[in-house]
Amino acid sequence: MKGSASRKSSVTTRDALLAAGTRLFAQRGFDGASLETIARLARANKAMISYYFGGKEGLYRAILAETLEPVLRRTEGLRKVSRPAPERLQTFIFYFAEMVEHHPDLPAMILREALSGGRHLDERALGYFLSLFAVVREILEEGVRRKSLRKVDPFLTHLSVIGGLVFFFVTHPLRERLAREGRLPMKLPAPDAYVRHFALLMIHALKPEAHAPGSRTRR
Amino acid sequence: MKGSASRKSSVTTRDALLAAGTRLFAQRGFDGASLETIARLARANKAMISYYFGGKEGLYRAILAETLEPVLRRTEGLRKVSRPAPERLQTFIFYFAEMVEHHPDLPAMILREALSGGRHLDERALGYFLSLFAVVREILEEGVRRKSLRKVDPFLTHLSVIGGLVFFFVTHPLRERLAREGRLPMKLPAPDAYVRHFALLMIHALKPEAHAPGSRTRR
DNA sequence: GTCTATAGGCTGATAGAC
DNA sequence: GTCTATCAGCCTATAGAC
Repeated sequence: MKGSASRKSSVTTRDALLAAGTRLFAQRGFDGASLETIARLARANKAMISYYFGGKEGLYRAILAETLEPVLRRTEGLRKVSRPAPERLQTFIFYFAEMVEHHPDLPAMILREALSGGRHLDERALGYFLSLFAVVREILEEGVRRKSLRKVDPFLTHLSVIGGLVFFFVTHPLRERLAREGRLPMKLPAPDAYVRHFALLMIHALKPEAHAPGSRTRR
Repeated sequence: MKGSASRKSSVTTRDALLAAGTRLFAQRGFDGASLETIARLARANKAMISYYFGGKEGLYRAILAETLEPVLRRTEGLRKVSRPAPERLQTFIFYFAEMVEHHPDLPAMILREALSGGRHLDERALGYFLSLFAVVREILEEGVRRKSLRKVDPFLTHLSVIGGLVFFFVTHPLRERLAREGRLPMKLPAPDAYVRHFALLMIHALKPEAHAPGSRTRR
C-alpha cells in the first residue's frame, strides 16, 4: 500500500528527502524551500522527489503524515498512566522536549503550517493534532475534577502550555544565531533549563488555591 | 529623507501596500506572497511597490521597521509606571492583546521572521524587540527583587509569557477556520477570554511562595 | 532507482506612456 | 503617481537514457 520498499538504498533516499524537507520547510516555508535545495541537502537528485512523493506537495504531506504520526502516537501512551495530574503534566512537558530533541525541525514546520491556515492539513494529520491536544486537555480536566489542580479552563490552559513550549523551541535557533554573533544581550538559555523552568512555572500556576484568609473550604 | 510625502493619495497607496503586505507576508510567508497578490489586496498596481519601496524586500523591511516602531515604542511607556510587578505584568499582557487587536497580522509576520532565522532583522528592528523583551524582563526582575513575585529566572519567564501570548494569537485564525468548518471538537476560545485566563495563570505562577507547612514567614 | 535535459509557468523588476 | 507591457530568471514537473 505504500510502495512495498524493495531496495535498501531506496529507503535511505526517501528518508533523506523527508529529513531534508522537514528542515527546509521549517526554515524557509513551503514556497521558500526549493526542490533543488531539498535534494541537495538530502544528497539526492531532485527528480527523486517526484519519484517517491509525486511532487513538492506530496513530499510536504508525507512529512506531515509520516513524521508526525509516530511522534504523536507516542503521546497516546501518556493517556493510560494513572498518576496525579501535576506529575502527568510534567511528564508531558519533558516528553515534548524529548520529542523536539529527536525532531528539531518539526515544531517549526508544524507552526508554519498553522500560520498558513492549515492549508495542507487533511483529516488524518488534523486527527493527530487533536489527539495530542486531547492528551493534555484530559490531564488538565482530570486534575481539575480531582482537585489536584486549580480550577482552570482546561482548553485555555492547554493552549498556554503548548504555546510556552512551542514558542521557546521555535525561536531557539534565532537566539542561537544572535548569541553567536554577539547580538544577544544576555546568555543563551539552554533548552533543558527552559523546560525545567516551564514545568515548574506550570505546576505553580495550577497548584490548588490555598484557602483565602477569611473564607474556608471544607476538608 | 523619506520622499517628503507630497501628494495625498500617495500616502494612501503606500499605507495600503504596507497593510496588504503585512497580511500576506503573515499568512503566506515572504516567498509565498507574490507582489501581484499584495498589490491586488491593496487595490494598487504592482509597479507601485518598486516605486515606493524599491522592491519586495524593501516592502518587507519597511513593514518591519515602520509598523513595528510605533507599536513597540508604546511599550516603553510601561517602563515608567511604578506599581507592583504583578499589576504591571497584567498591564503588559492586556497591552499586548490590545496591540494585536490593532495589528492582527503583526505577530504572525514577526514570528515567521523569527522562524526564518531573522534573515531580515537589521539592527534597528532587532533593537525594537530587545527593548520589548527588556520591558517584560525588567518587570519580572523588579518583582523578584522586591519579592512581590516568586523567585524565578526573569529571562526564562519572559519567554514563557511572550510564548503563551504569541502562540495563542498566531494560531487563532486556524482555530477559527476549523471551527467554521465544524472540525474543531470544542468551542472556539475568544481572545478576550484567553487573555484574562493567561494573565491569571501567570499571576498564580509567579505568586510568592506560600510558606510551607512547618516553616513560617512573618505575619 | 538515479540522473540529465528541457518544457512551461510564474514571479520580481522595470522601461516608458500617460 | 499610476499603469501597461515585457523580459529574464527561477521553479516545478517530467520524459527518457542509463
